[in-house]
Amino acid sequence: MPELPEVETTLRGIEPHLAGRKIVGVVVRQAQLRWPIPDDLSAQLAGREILACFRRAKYLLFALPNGHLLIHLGMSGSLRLTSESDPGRHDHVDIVLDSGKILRYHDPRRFGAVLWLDGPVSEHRLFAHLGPEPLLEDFDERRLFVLSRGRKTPVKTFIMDNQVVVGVGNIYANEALFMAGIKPLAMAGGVSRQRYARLTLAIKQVLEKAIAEGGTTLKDFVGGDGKPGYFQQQLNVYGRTGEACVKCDGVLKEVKIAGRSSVFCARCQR
DNA sequence: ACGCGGCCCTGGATGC
DNA sequence: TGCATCCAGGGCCGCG
Repeated sequence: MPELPEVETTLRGIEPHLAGRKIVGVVVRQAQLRWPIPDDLSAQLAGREILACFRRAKYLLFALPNGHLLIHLGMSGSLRLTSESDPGRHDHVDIVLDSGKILRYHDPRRFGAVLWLDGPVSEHRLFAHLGPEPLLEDFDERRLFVLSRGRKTPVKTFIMDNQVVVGVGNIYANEALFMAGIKPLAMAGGVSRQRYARLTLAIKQVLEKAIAEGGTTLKDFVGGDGKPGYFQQQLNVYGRTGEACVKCDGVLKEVKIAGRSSVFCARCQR
């Protein structure tokens, strides 16, 4: 379910309840996620204090004295704090805190991950090749321009490449390209530096706005505090195939690019 | 090196 | 109502 704004919303919702708390127990009901949950997870976590919570790309990381707990929400995952001891269907993992609250991982499709990292996060294989965070200054149009030269891949696929920039998922790739007036199928290597400047700004703006709104409401997305996000109503193209373009009133088209739905206005995006 | 398609999995929507 | 088919927010991996 989650794109970067949903992950960030989740982090902000749960962080105040986790930092400084001690983990008193771990319950794994289903270990078969994208990768198996390691057997020693409980031994690594139990009795340890959560020193800090942070995010890198769409990975949530929880710093403990002896390493990091990593959680990825995949396509359908969510994390919430609860006081109810009875788990529901697809509630795969509980992390029980000394406050009496439970951090509960729920993931119907099980594309997510719960892992234990021993060493430095940045050296882990999942992190070693990640591009910059889209909301930080080291993500700029120069990077998009330079890395795209000679690339024939569609610009939409290019900005969804985690080695180029992290955290741009399908929804916001569509939205950012619409905002920037760039056709998703345009060859990445043929997009001008000036247009990459527009696209860079659009990516930052669409993500910042979504975070400010508390994440997109998709299916049953809820933040860590259980409140739904409210961004869905503000999507200009994603999920609006066949409807009218908000800028020119033309009919929005849909194509598949690398297997992902891509919605655009053929008149506004070139 | 690059670009693409497959695949991991469940469930909701759609259609016959 | 029931069953089959398709589709979904991610991202690693292997193939050509």
